[in-house]
Amino acid sequence: MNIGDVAERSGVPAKTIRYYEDIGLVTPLRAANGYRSFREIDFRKLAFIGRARALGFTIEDCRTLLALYNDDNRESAQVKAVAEEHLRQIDEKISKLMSMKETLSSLVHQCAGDHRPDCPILADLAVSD
Amino acid sequence: MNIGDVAERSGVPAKTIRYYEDIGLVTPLRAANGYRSFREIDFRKLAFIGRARALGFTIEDCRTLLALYNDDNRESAQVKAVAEEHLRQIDEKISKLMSMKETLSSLVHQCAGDHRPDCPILADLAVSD
DNA sequence: ATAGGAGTTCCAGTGACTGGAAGGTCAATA
DNA sequence: TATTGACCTTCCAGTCACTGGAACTCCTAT
Repeated sequence: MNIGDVAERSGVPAKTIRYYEDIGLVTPLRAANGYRSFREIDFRKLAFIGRARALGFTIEDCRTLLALYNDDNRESAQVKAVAEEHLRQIDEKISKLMSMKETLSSLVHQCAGDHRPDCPILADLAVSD
Repeated sequence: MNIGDVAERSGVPAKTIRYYEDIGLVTPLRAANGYRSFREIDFRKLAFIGRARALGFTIEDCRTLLALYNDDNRESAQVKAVAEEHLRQIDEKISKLMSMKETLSSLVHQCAGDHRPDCPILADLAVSD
């Protein structure tokens, strides 16, 4: 498979796949003409990474998860630990965003949004305690 | 005020303040010894930016909001539009994170997390449709 | 005189791509 | 056979908003 095929099949953009090769995440073969030549296993790896990334795992997490996937002696506890840590970080991000959202939407509701200059949003930002 | 004072008062790290000067967000004066010399107005600007950043506004948003703040002819509708657009983006991020969280936490619950290698998390990531 | 805690500039790195330029390769068509 | 156009290659730069560190100067107190 050329990079275009594997990009389409895996949903990972060609440009991203080249980047993944750069950082050593995938190592496709090379054809005589210099084109990258992807085996089925490369495709599966990319699809795996694509799904992990879609769940928000970092590239380093992907490395870890791939290593665990290929490790016959892994313990599911190791995988679970990675996932749980990631979940914690997701929760953190969510609560930060929710608190921003609350503050901001309350300000937005207070703002008339008309032609006059008076604006509680700006007023709030300008408060120098 | 030197940079350290204004950093402490505004809560914006000195390093970040220098960066803000680089990109033209603040323009403190300079003392004879080359030190940055912050006026009260510089401090207030930095505090404004700090609060806007804490609400997740981008640097470009901060520029816009500062311009509006200093514009006597602004209409609150302009400010509200910026805030509402930002709010939309926050909502988008939240729902992305929530959907990740749901998928991931369901997988985590299915995973025994013991010494055995069988792991539904890895199994899910490895599915090649 | 010296020590330390400020401040200064400049360069490089972060994460995970993404865009674009300049060029080589391949398959199909005129 | 020439050419078009789609695909591939490498390399460099940019994104966003900082952050770390090195090498240096400056100020204040002892």
